Order: sequence, then structure tokens, then C-alpha cells
Amino acid sequence: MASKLLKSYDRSRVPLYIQVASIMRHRIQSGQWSPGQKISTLEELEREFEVARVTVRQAVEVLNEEGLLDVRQGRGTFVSKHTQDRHWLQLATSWSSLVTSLEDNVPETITVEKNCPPPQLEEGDGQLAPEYVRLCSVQYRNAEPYSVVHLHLARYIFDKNAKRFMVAAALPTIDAMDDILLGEAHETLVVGSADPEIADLMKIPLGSPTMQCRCIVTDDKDIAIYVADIIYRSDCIKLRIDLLGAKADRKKRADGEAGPVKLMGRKSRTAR
Amino acid sequence: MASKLLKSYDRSRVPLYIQVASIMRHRIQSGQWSPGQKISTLEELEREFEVARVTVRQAVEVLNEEGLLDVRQGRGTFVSKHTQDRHWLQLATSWSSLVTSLEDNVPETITVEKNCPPPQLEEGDGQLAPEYVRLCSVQYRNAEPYSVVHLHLARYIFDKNAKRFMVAAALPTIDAMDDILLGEAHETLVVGSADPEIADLMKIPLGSPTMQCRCIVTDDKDIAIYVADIIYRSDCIKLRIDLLGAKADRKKRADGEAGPVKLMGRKSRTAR
DNA sequence: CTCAATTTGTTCGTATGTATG
DNA sequence: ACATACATACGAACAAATTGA
Repeated sequence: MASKLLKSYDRSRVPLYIQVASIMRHRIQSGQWSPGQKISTLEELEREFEVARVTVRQAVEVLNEEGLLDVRQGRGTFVSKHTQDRHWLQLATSWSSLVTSLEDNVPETITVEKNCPPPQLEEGDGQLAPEYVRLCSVQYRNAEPYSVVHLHLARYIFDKNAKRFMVAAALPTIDAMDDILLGEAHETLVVGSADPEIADLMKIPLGSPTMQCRCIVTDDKDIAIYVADIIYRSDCIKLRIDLLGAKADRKKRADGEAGPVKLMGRKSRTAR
Repeated sequence: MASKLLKSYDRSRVPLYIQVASIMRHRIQSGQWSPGQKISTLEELEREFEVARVTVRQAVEVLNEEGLLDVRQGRGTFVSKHTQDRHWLQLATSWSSLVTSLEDNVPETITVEKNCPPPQLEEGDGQLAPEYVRLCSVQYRNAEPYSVVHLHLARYIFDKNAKRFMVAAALPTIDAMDDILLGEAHETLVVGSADPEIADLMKIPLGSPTMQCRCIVTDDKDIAIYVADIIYRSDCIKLRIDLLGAKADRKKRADGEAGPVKLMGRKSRTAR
């Protein structure tokens, strides 16, 4: 009588055995269960998850088919291998690292819409530009999609270098414009879930968790020139924050790590 | 035969009507459908999603119960309101804001374990202290649990003020110790999913997304004195990152806050 | 070698949920 | 509203493989 589970289970409706399977998969991926190790018996799992035996079996069956578990009648169930850590994409937490990380990025642009409704801005996001262009693209790494970007780009920025905006990431393109001064740039991160469009583009199950990132860049006149809604698949991203960061950050930059320095020095950042 | 949706359905096994409902919910939340507006008729939705009429009805029923849609026989279906943002907990991204945000926090300590195995550290996390104490607690806000903390605290730090560590958040307590100098402090964020323990403690569905935060603080001798695994329920947290942040951050720090500042100035951070 | 304990594998029956037409 | 088909979940009983006393 899976009381707790059934209650929550009510309206979100991912089948129980799928839920159980993903928890076990997570334990394997995180190393909590190591390869070769014998995991708990069906009876124990049954008790732990408070589900029926058949349900645990279904979950084990799923992982067995994925090659993560090895079930042997009479002996037990064993972990067969670790899947590698999928969290390989380090999200940038500063303008320089962001621009750098995007420089070599080759987005696949799906659509460009010239006459689009303006983005919805919130308090502190700056003022609307008179006109926007909407660019939608999918980012790939190793031929695997990992994020979808819905971008509102101020029309007059787009027109400055329309050709490059069509084939390269927007932020480095903006960063390279000497005549554009930045006012503010920030991003807000929230965990969401994949709607059908996103699920389809990124080849992930509908409703699976995503990292939603709203990134806004304003110019020195407080006009929101870049408003992006970026959706990452959550299983490939990681975010590292240095709490005593300012200094370390500066030091890293001073070290000249990779390429970040080259674009950084020249743009005078306005106050506000 | 709902071609597109059924395909996703095969991957994720979310019931069709739930999928349809979440698409419509998303349209409401994103403002694509505004309050008061009459949405498409059942027939139109039926055609759009390529599902049976009953399925659309079920989806509408879900949103109706959530109070997002208002169905009137003979007139049509209307959007009743936008949902408010549940993401009220802003995660701290600097030592000072972190300490401040925790000062008034009253954790409910569940367990204290004196002889515990040491934490598993990774490259760059510092050296193990000779002994640790393990503290497990749940954080509440408005009588609702929002995070679970599993903390390894260096034994000699714990012994300095055991009483306070039992009733107050650990970081402010450490911050208040004049004789402890900090070496490094960082956190790594990743999206995970709730296992049975977490689901139970936070009253969330098994497998629902979480924000996993590993927070590590080392002292000036590079000993990991604070190693915390914090699990937040993902639907209440938000993370804001100022990309041009150094300045704003410095300003905040300059505003006062004796505690953290004293810890900033010293120590040679050689870093690899 | 047999026996018992353990552990997975299989099969019923039942109830409910999902989706179509 | 109804009939149909299939998926999900439970509990319980029994079968088969493995291990060790």
C-alpha cells in the first residue's frame, strides 16, 4: 500500500515502475551502487519503495534492458557498469566565461522571425527596444542536442551583422561590436520540465527536468538588446559557484586561461 | 492517431491527456494565452493535438481543477488566471549573501552522528580532516520543508561550539569564529531526483526533480572543514547570476557585514 | 547429497487508469 | 454514454536457481 507514493502519484502520473527505475539508475550513475555490487533483494526494494513486488521487477527489468543491472535467478541482482557522468557542460557564471564558451559553438538555427511580438520583460530587465528579431536554435555537442535557445534580439543590433547572427552564437557577436556598450547582463535559472516541443528537439522524454535559463543583456541606455530563454537538458549541466569568488575569478582571468582575455579588455562597462 | 505525441509517449509514458494539459498550462503560464481569453474549441484542439475528443476533455478537466481554465457549456473555455511563481527561494551565490540568508534559519536537526565515515572528496576539495561529525537536518519555511542537508563538519570545528551547531545553521556559526580562516568555499549544483528518503522528508513525489548542491569550505590549511550535500526541492528555488557581477558583488560587500570581510583579506590562494 | 534458506521468475485475479471510436 | 483494448499496480501463491550447512 504505497501510501506516500500513491498520493503524490495522483496527478503527475509518471508510472511508478519508471520512477523507481530512474531512482535506481541515479544510484548507479552517482556511484552510490558500484559495478559488481549486489544490490538489495526484491523484497528489500519492495519495502524501501513501498511498492508491489511486480512493480520493482518491472523497474529492474527496465535497467536490465539498459544493461545497467544484471539479474541472476537465485543469486541476486548486480550492478553491471557505471554510466559515465553526463554532467559535462559547465554553465558559465560570468560574461567572459560565457562569451568564451560560446565562441566555438555552432548552433543549428531553425527559424528566424522578423516581425515578432516583443519579449515579456520583468522589473529590472530594462526597457523594450522598438523592434525585435526572434531566433530559435538548437545547440549540439557530439551530435547530441543539449539546449534550445529562443532569443529576442533587438532589431537594430541584428541588422548590424545579420549574416553572422545567422551562423554564430549571438553573445560573442555582440561582444565583438565595439560601438555597443553594455549596461547589465544577468541570468535567472530555474528547474522546469520539457514540453512537447523541447522534448522533441532534444530527444528527451516529455516532462523530464530541464534547466531554464533566462538571460538578459541591456545596453548602456538600459535597452534590453538580448533576451534569451535557454532550455538545457538537466542531465548534462553542472554549475560551479565560487563563494569567495571575486578574487579567484579575477585571478583566473589574469592567468590568461584559454581565450577569455582577448575579447574582454576593450569594452568599457558603464556604471548604472 | 496522435503521431507526434504518441512518439514522445513511447519514450516517457506520460499519459496523453497529461501531456496535452501541460502544453496548455505552459501556454497560460507563458502568457501565450492571456486571462479572460477564449481558447480554441474542443474540435480545434482535437485537430491540433491529433487526439480523441475525450482526451482533450480530460486535459481541460485537469486545468479546470487547477483553476487555470473556466469551462462554460455553450460559450466556450476561458483562461481564468495566471499561476504565480513558486520560485521564491533565491539561492545565494556569494559567501556574504549565503551567511546572511542562513542567519535567521532555524533548521530542524534530525540526527547527529559522532563517529561517521569521512566524506568523499574530489580533486580540488581540499584535504580530509582527521575526524568528522555528521549532522542531518531539514530546512523549513512557512512550515513547509524545502531542503535537506547532510553535513560533514570537521570534529574540531564542531567541538568549538557544539551547542550552537545543534540549533543554528553551521555556516554563520563558522563565520563567527574569529580564529578560523577560510581557504576556499564553493558549491556545485546539479539537477537530480528525489529518492525515497528525500521524497519523504520533503513531502514531494518520488523521483521529482531536485537541486543538488555540494558545498565545500576549506580552512587556510586547505582542510575541508565543511562538506555539505544540500538537496532542495526544485520548484521553490531560483538562481540569479550577475554576469558582469564583480562590481555589484563588491559593492554589496563594502556595504558592511563585518563577518565575511575579515575572512576575505588573508590567506594565499595559490590554487593548483 | 539432501535440505533449507534465499532470491529471482512466473502466473493468477482484481481493480483502476488511459485512449480510441 | 458505451464498448473495447491495453497499460499500470497490487497482493499472493508457486516455481526455479543458487548457496551453504
